[in-house]
Amino acid sequence: MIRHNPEKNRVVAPPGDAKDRLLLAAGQEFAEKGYEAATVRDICLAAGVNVAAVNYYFGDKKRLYIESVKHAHRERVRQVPEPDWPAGTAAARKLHDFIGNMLERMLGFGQPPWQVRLMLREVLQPTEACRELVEDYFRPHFELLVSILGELTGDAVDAPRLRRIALSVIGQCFLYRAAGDVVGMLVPEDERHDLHSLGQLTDHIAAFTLAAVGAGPSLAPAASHRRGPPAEPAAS
Amino acid sequence: MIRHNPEKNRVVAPPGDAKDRLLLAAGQEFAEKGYEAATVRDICLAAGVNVAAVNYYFGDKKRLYIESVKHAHRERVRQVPEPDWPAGTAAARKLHDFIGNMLERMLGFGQPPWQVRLMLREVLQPTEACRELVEDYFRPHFELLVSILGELTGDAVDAPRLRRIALSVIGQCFLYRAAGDVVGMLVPEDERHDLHSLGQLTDHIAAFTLAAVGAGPSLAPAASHRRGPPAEPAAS
DNA sequence: GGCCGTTTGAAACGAGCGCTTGAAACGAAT
DNA sequence: ATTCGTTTCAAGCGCTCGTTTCAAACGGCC
Repeated sequence: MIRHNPEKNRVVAPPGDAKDRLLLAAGQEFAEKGYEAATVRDICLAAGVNVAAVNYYFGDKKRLYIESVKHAHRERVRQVPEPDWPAGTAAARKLHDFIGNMLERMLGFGQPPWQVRLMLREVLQPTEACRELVEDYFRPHFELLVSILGELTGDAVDAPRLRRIALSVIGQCFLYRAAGDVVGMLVPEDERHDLHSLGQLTDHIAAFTLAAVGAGPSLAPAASHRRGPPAEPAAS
Repeated sequence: MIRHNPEKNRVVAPPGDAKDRLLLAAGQEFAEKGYEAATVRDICLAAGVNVAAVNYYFGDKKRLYIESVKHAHRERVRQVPEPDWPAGTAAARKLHDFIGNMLERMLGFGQPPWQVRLMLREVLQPTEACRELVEDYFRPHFELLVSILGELTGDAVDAPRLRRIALSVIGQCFLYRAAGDVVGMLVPEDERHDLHSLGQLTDHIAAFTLAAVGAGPSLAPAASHRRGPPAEPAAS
């Protein structure tokens, strides 16, 4: 229905239908500036379409926003599939890979980061599009992490505590995505590169978590031998 | 200089100078809606002052924003002082208290949460006011946490790794502040209350961290006795 | 009282916003 | 060739925004 003679397109016109270009440009603009600050004029300029196209295809700005979030979400799912291990893979290895995968998805090295930024906005201040995002995208990964942790602890830990441990893992990764700038200000200049290196970050968080659940060596080599009274467990 | 006859105040006029009322109302509005979405008209309406007062006292909207962030920050420092322990307090107890203190500051039970929300916005998307916030407010707490962790590990861990561990602690707390809504969606209904209870959250994060650095029991009671080969340490 | 610097007030300015409009341009069917 | 539904366009509508303006009201001082 669309697709005129390609050599007669008036504008610079990136590839794709006007609707797709609109979704793409909207996602980038909304991710960069937020819903309020982004303007439909700028979005349409970037997409190479007329402002009326927003009203034509989506009705209004709000529905354009919701659709662009869903679109970015679907794209991200397609780009970064869940890891898949051969049967019999050690749980510790799975955890390490999972953390690396999650960090790569969050910090998004190699991929355009605007999709994650868009989702981050939904996480921090949920709108209508958030519930769908959680059910379709976050929950499967969360459940996978919980199952890995269950396997790791030999099913000796009950589900609520497993979920809390999973949230501890996610929190460690999430900090670098959400507060990366502040984290960068808190560490000395020369550590900054290592801190944001995917490999070293993965190793640290995996080691920290494995040690916490008793499936790996403690992070304090000298401290592990003074295992008498656990230094007063600090009851609440 | 200000202070007319108090019984002649024309508007509802909450207590304080017009400038202070403006700072307070601006902080609340900016925290709630963000810089772009908040309007000077609404702020002035809430403060009970004329719109011209913004230009008179602060010049423009941007400077009003920066001053309101600094103001909120100063207020918060006054409200929640750093914990102070008697000499000889066990490091594990200090860590537990520190985490509880940080969670209380972040989740802000009992205090109006808008100040934290305002600072959170700066963390997630830093503006000019952010650097001051980090140096005056975050860094002292961060350094304190690092020193506690150093004490806890008996100085057997080098500074860069200590900093990474500190960030792991902060990340665990930060998740509940920044992504509390999504966290609530991921856990079953009946766990939600426990999950956001300050005491249980503090206990979990403290126990998780103590176990990770080898200063406390593992979180997986049954797993700690099968301490032979650590289930393949998942080399990178 | 008369004056002065400071503070408050109502009104309006220009700019930019989201959204609408009516017509033109197009491919496909007749 | 004409018609039709679909898609694109420039222009402008009404509105709200941040900011400015100018005059009135005030306390302190001579």
